[in-house]
Amino acid sequence: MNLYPNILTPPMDSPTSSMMSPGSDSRSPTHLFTPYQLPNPYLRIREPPVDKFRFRYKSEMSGTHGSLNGKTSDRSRKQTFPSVELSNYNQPAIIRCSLYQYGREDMAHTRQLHAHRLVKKHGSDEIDDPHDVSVNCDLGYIANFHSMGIIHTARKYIVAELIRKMTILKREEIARTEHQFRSLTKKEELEVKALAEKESKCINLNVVCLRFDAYRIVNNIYYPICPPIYSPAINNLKSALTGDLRIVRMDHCTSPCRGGREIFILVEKVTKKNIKVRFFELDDDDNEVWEDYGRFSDLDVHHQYAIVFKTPPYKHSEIDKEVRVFIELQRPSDGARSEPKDFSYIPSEISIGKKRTRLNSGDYTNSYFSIDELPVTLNTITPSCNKEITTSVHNTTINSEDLEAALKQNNIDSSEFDKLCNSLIGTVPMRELFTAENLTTRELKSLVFSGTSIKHPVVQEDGVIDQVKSELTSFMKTEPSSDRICLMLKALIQGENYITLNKNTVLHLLAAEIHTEDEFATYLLQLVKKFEKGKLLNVRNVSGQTPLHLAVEFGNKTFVEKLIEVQADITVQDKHGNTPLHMAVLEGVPNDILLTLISVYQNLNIEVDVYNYDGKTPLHMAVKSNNLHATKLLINCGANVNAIERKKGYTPLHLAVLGQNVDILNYLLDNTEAEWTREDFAQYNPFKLAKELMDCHDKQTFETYRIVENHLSSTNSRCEIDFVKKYSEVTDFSDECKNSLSDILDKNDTWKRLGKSLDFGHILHTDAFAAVQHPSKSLLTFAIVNGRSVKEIRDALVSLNEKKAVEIIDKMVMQY
DNA sequence: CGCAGCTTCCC
DNA sequence: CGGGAAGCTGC
Repeated sequence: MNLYPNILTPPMDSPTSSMMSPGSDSRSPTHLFTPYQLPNPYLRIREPPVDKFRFRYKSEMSGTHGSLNGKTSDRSRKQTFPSVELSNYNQPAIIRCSLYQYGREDMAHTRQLHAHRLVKKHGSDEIDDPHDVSVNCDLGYIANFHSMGIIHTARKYIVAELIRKMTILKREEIARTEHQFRSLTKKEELEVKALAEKESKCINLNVVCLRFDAYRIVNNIYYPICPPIYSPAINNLKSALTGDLRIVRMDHCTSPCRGGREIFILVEKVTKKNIKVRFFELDDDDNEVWEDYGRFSDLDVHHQYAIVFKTPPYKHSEIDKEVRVFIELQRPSDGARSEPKDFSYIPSEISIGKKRTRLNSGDYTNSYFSIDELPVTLNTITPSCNKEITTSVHNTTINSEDLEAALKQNNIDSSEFDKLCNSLIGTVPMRELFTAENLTTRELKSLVFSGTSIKHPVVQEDGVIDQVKSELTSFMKTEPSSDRICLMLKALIQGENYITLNKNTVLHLLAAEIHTEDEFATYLLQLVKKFEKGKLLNVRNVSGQTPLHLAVEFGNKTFVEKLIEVQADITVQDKHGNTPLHMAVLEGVPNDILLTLISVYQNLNIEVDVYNYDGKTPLHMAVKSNNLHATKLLINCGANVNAIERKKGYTPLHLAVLGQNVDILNYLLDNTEAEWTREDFAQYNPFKLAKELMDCHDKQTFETYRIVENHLSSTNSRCEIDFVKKYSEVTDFSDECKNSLSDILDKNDTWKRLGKSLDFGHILHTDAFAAVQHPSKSLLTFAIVNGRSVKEIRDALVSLNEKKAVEIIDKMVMQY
């Protein structure tokens, strides 16, 4: 069997694999120096550098500015650094890290020096690249490059910097070929200078990469052991050419499917000639099935921070339901993209018109009624009783006996329905029903919605309800067949003469009434349910609202219940994408209406997190309207407490902070899984938002901030407790941990300082420690045996400021 | 001059 | 430290 299955070639996923073709690099006379018959040595990146980093100018380098971390570095727990490993080699060597220009992967061997400086902090001084790290059998063949920063060389110094770097390399090259050290000749200097000047013209100052070399040193001369390898690109975080693309905010998150909607988006720094707004759609398997671009010109990009564009048309010019797509920024120069945001295409028209057209031209109109002539057309239903009905049609004040008779006569076979009719007739005198004061809908509306700004269609004809009532009553007296009832219902609900200007049907009008017409409403709804299978219950008005929307909006609890009882569709979205549930959480709507709706959601197991066209779920709206009760109900019903609102990426917590809704804020923080770490599109978490909004003179904002902060600190202290608890469970170091610690503590007699700190000063001089190869390992074992806890040893290292060692121990404990 | 990009400065 | 912005420079 092959003992080195993966060693001859580095893993294929390694970004450096293209460098490894054997013998491809004539500059590395590997064969001359290979001491044993080992497979070819090679370098491998264990941890690439982060791909985005802020390059600092020299003038910015005073004080500490974070170092170039490894890609998997985590701010809070584990900091990592760029790291490489030399394999198939067993002699002392050095691994070098220097700064190079980034270029195409397949052209890596042609990459040139970069004019920026890779500086490493060592105490107070900065050391320029190249950085050499010694490796050997004892130390292992891994080199970590920490505390490095990238200094952005100012334009005017670029040539000088290149010359400086090139000269160093040239001298090493001379030593290698001539086996002696000497300065450059005048001619060589000129060559270097010419090269530097040529290079300086085409360097991309906002992208660099790290190059790693492995050398063996003979008589101070560096001989490459293997071909160099390069890290992936490191982009300058501060540049508009390479910086993060981000959509921070948008004023709309939907567009009609025909496109052309003007949208303003705020973005992180972009350059006008180098930015696109891309829309795309993914299918269920994440395959892209459509894309198009927002339409705008240079003039529409405002100061690098805002773009005004028109949406492209969706691939279909007509859609019958919302289509979810994504919107993102795209930078042509390097293909970079922003994080995509949710966006929706919505049908261009409310489909009510379509339905009615079909009905009007369809079966019943031609064969039975002519819509134009209604209500007169009723006459044609039963030619035999034309006269009778006609008279009652024009007389809207039917007496209760008429209705009573109609109700009695209708031959509905469902016993339940009969029961309903009987109870209706039995419990409420019909006389009362009809002689009751004729409250107008307008009066009722003002009664219920005094002071609220909810917009709703104004009913144009108060008489419609009465009219329908009388039509229906008379009609039912004729003992019509089921078919005919069905047609009659269609006519009364969708016929043009019974629809107001805003396309409200009689059901909409009933929804807007309160406490009047209860019995008639029940009767009508049951008829529709029974004979029409409920289809007419969900007819939409000009705003796309169903009767249920209106009943909810008007706080008409009984009608909501009636509609639900006859199984009206509660998922219909109006033209703003609002479901009745969205309306139910608004201020002024009685809580029990919401409760009624929610119980339906629960029974039918329907998703409550529906987004309206404003990009909000009912929960967002509940929080926004400071409705604690609704917030609780929705969350209990399974609403996602961390759902993101689509225009600015706010979670319910953000919204609570923003509205200073203290009760909701407390509730979300204390009783739900709402996460304060969630960031909005502008990368503000709710805490940061609260801090930003805080004004010491404003009690409200201050209180809001205090709540979030208190919650945070109590969570943190809880973390601290967890931390201590975790430590109490770990009684010894793992071998792996000991090895890592020994790499650090064996050096510079650090282990001695640790020993002293642990009160073992008296025995530090004995051979027990000093004579062994890894004194710190012995010390650690000794310390544990002598009753020191892992935590005590860790804390001792904290006081010695051995951050790396502390980190290693923390990591071990956390993984325990 | 005005805009963008570059550099420095500041908290 | 990261973010913001002022001031400078070249087009």
